Parts: sequence; C-alpha cells; structure tokens
Amino acid sequence: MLKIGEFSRLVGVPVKTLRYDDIGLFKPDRVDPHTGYRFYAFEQLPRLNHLLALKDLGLSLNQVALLLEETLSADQLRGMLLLKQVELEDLARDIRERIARVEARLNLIEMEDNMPHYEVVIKTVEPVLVASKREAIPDYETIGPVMDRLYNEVVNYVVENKRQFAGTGMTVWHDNLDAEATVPIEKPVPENDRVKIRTLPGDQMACLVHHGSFDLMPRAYEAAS
Amino acid sequence: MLKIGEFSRLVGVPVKTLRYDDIGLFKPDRVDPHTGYRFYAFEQLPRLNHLLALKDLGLSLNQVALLLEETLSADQLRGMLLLKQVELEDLARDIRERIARVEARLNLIEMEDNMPHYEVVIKTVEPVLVASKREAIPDYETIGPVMDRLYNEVVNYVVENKRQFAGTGMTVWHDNLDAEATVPIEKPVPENDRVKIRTLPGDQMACLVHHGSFDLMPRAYEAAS
DNA sequence: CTTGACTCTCCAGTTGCTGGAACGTGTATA
DNA sequence: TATACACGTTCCAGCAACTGGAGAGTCAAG
Repeated sequence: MLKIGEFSRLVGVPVKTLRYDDIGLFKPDRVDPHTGYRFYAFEQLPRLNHLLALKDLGLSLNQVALLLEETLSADQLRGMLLLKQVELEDLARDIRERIARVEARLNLIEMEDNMPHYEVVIKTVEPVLVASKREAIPDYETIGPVMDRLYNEVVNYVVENKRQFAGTGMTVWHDNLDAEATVPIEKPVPENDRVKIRTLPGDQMACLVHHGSFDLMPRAYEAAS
Repeated sequence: MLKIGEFSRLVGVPVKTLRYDDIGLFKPDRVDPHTGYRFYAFEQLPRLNHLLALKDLGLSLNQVALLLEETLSADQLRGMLLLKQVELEDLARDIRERIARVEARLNLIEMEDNMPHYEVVIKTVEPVLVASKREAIPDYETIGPVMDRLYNEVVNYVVENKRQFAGTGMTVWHDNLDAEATVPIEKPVPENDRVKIRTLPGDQMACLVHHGSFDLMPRAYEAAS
C-alpha cells in the first residue's frame, strides 16, 4: 500500500492528476475513511499503465474510460483506434497547412522589406465610368495571363476609340474566378460585343492596392479576404 | 455602420466571438450608450481580417494581440512567426509519433486475435533458486537471437548437470538492454564462468507473462512499461 | 512536542469558445 | 396600434485536462 505521493513518484504522474483521475477512471485501492488518505496498491500499476498508454495516444479521458471497460470487444477497440488514427491524420494535415501559411507569411514579410507592397483600404469610391471586359478564368494559374489579355483588349479598345483614361485599371472579382477588367475612361464610348461600357457604383468598398505583377496576387488576395 | 449580426455575416465570424474578442482585441467602432448595441464600421474590416489570418496560423489571442500592436517591427513579427513555425513542426512530429503508436496498437490487436498473447500482472513472488546468465544486448533487433542463445546455454547447463527445472524461465531486465536469462531449478548446481546460480529475491513485482516468440517482445515491453 | 513533509477538500483560473436565461430593441405586418 | 419575431444586450455555466493556492488535518523524525 502506497500513499499518493509514493505512487505518484513510482509512475511519474502528478499527484493532482491521480486525484483528478479519481473521477471513475482510476480509484485508489483503499481510502482511509477517517483521514481520507488515498492508498494505492502495486496491483493497480498495470491498469494505470494501460490508461497512460491510451491517453498518450491522444485519446480523451472519456474515450480511455470506454476503452478500459472490459466489456469492450477487440473489434470495438480497433474501431475506436482507427477513428483516432483518421482524426490524428486530419490534424496532421491541418498543421501542415498551417505551417505552409506561416511560411507564406514569412515570405511575405521578407518581400515587404525590399519590394513594393499592397495594402487593403476601405474607402468611399465615387461612381466611375469604365470600359470593361468580364470573363471566367479556368484556374488560379492562368489568372495572370488572362488578366493581361483582358486588360490589353480593353486598353486597346479605348485607345482605338481615341479616348483618355481617367485612372488606373481595376479588377472587379464577381466571384472566385470570375473577373472583370475595368479601366476608367473620361467620356462614353460605344460598346461592342467584347468590351462593355458601364458605370461602377460608388460605395464603401475594400480597395486592394497592389503594386507588382499578377503573380503575387494570390498572396495579396489572401491578405484582403 | 453595421450592427453586430450584419457584421458577423459579412466576415463569417460568430456573433459570440465578436463579442468575446471585444476583450481589448477588436472593439466595435461605436457602442450606443443607451442600448449597448455594438456598431462596426467598414474601416474595421482589414484589421479584423488581419486578426483572423493570424489566429488562423494557430496563434493564441494574446499573441495575436501582440502582433497587432503597431509598435511591433517586421523583425519581431518574423521572430514570432518563426517561433510559431518551430512549434507547429514540433506538434506535427508529435502527431506523427502518435499515429505510429496508434498503428502499433492496431497491429497488436490484429495479432492478439489469432496469437497467444502476453499479460502483465503484479504478484508476490516467492524467492526462487535459479540458474542464470546475464549479458548486455547490442540493440533491439538482436534481442531475440541473444535471448535464445542465453536460454539455450542455461538450459543446456542444467541438463548437463542432471537437474530438474522448477518452472518456466524468466528474463530479468536489469537495464534497458541488459538482460539476465534465469531458469528456476530444484537443487543447487555448481556455477561455472558462464552460468551463475543465485536466488531471485521474493517480492512484489510486475510479472510480464509473454507467450510467443521473442520477436514480439518490444511490444510486450511497451505494454508493461 | 514541535517541525516539516505530506495529504485532504474546495475553489479559481487557464483557452476559445458555445449554449442558455432573462430581458431590452427595432421593424414589419395584421 | 398591437403584436409577433428577429435581433440585441448582459451574465452565468460548461467544456478538457489540468495547475495553483488556501486552509486545515495527518504523520514520522528528532
């Protein structure tokens, strides 16, 4: 019979934890009814070790309690462990993604040191007349080329029609991969089937100011969203 | 100006969380002194997104609060992120190990289905007279062969000396890779330089009963420890 | 008999929420 | 205009698995 401190040292589990696990999981062999002292027996070692091993696998105390019931078949045990395995793998994936994001952030910081950067600002924008072309983009990789093409087309159209630009181009993202390249113009131009003329509504909006090539857009987009 | 619900929908953050983060991290733009209603402004979007991005990296709210202080240099930010990265990698390693352990457990269960298994029991053992041979084992892979050799030697020695066995052999692990193969005998035999005769002290001990080949010992050992 | 180590119970705090109770507001409709 | 109901407020409790501390009782050695 060992007092809680001795037992604690024996198994390397904090006294507090032994008391805590008292909650149905691992009762002392005997409790002195007068002093309330807990007494543990050597015979309890295997069960505690089993418990610790299970807990070490990342299972919650409740799950461990379930697994320790001898009414549990090997199949059920296997099931729970398989479940836990999947769960852990999910977690691992999650963490890998997080690491990737942290890395992206770090790269971003590196770049900001000696590169022009973007910022997101919210401001009230006046309505503005634009020439625009809208198109769905097949995937993220082609955003750059497609946007280049769209802007080329719009800009050429405006130039062909001998109009002045009234500002820098803006991309309106209607949906994830549905972009509209717009270029502000001073006076209306006739539309054609490829280039439309419309007025962007003035409103509160998140303005993403991005200096640099389109290649970095994904990062900028991430920062904005 | 948006009420909390509208703002919540806009950014996809539960209302409760917005209120919780109120704790110095993300205050509403304005609070109606009469009704207590929180009002958020569009201008707060970038800060909130920054906050969410940071939180998403796995940082605690306190850390995020630190990172959001504008008094923080890019270097300090980089430092914290690097730290976080290391931390996440540790976590990932941890999880990989856990997965491995869960797999080991699963294999163990598979085996138990159609193989003799081991158990750990604690019992009081009587002092017992044994013939024994002790040896350090170079590594885990060679445990099986070495133990086989040790037991062979001891058993042969006992047989040569025409003594009866008094029970099954027991391995005393003096240290991680320092094993003593013992075989109980009925009457004393003279020692030689390789096989010793001694009495195992009777005591409370953890008895690992293991049926099967030595190959599975590591697993059994794990279960016992 | 005192000292110091140990043990007991109970309570609070941690993190990042989530849920609920009880109550006040704001707006659309009957 | 009354009323329903959607939304807002504060406060309180709970989760998991501890950790720390207060205040009091117990035990063994010197």
